[in-house]
Amino acid sequence: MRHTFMPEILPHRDKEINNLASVLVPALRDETPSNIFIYGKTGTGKTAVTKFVGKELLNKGNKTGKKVNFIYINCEVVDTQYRLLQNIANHFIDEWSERIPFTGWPTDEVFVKLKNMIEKQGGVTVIILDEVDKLKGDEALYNLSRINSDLGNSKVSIIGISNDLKYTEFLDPRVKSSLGEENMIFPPYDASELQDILNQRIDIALKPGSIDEDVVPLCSALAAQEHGDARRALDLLRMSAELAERAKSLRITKKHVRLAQNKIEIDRIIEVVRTLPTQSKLILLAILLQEQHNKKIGSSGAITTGEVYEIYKELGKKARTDKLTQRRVADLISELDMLGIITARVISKGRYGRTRDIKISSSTEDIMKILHEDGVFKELSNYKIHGQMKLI
DNA sequence: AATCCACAGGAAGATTAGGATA
DNA sequence: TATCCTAATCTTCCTGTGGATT
Repeated sequence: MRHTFMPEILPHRDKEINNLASVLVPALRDETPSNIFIYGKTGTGKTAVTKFVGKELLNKGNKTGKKVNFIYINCEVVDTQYRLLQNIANHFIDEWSERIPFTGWPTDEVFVKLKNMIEKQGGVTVIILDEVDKLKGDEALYNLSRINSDLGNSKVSIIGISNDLKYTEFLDPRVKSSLGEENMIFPPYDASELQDILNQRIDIALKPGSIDEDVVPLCSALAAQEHGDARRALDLLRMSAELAERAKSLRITKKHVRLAQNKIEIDRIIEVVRTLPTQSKLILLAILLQEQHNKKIGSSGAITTGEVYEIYKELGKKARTDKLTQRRVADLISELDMLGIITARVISKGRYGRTRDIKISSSTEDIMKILHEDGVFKELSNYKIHGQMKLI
């Protein structure tokens, strides 16, 4: 039930599969397929469709005796030009060629080596660059896109995948024109399409009758609200199943879905908090302390930027970290807001100014626990807000 | 209607981190 | 390895503002 699982059939993506296939088939006739750019939000099946078509292409190629190479690279993992070239080159490793070391060679030498390798292989090489927008610098793309002009008996075609529609706008125009020969946009799934996808997986993964009939529509509806993300729908369903199993219940019910949704959200927040930079953590801690303090004296939970900044300064002194200006802290606070850890909306208190009204948007204790994992916070753990807070 | 608080949030310049380049 | 570049971070200085109070 994981989204990485590749089913035999991809529901509701026939059109995309056919489109992509028709762009790539020239490979089987020894012609160069166009370079393609694929756009679409997360969980719209971009990766699944490309891998699927790639597999088909390999099969067809083997049957007809045509040489087709298919290289999949995720640019989030491989994000520099050097490592990208190295990765591609190492796909062609055989007993005659030497392996390219992961450091040491000048980039252009790797490039030349790669060209030779591709040339020796012959046939058509399709390179998939998943999440190209994560790739640093567009020189790598530029080099790759003009590789064809230096090749004789072999062809290279590049498929770029991105979930950022505006990605190409900031690209070198030369790269833009050569890579964007074909464009494809993957629309989000709607609720009923998501249902089909879920049902397909359920048939494989679950025993019949172990799920309430209103669970799938609920999962689909929730995921459809989030721009039709199939990955999210699957995660939700899987988490529901796990929770149901853990609770020793015989069937998956709506209750489990609600729990799962909650758990996914908390997991997300925990992950975000854990990877926050130190300054943001300090600010978050300041907010948490103020909230706890407010609760103790029983005042209404409104926290202002100024209060947070005061506590933040104190914390910074104790932890001996350098402190930021209030202007910067205000920006970091709105960042925390965007990440969904806190809600900070602007209110006006009339004569008493205009500020943000800051609230924690999930469990205080959970976040506190994560913050204490950070070494800097050890000595702050018993910090108390001393007096002088306005008691209304 | 005028005032004025306590910030919001824009602009521009300075600093810094890290990768690119020689 | 040294230095050059660029993007991100941060500061300084600033103007703007919703609405309770006067």
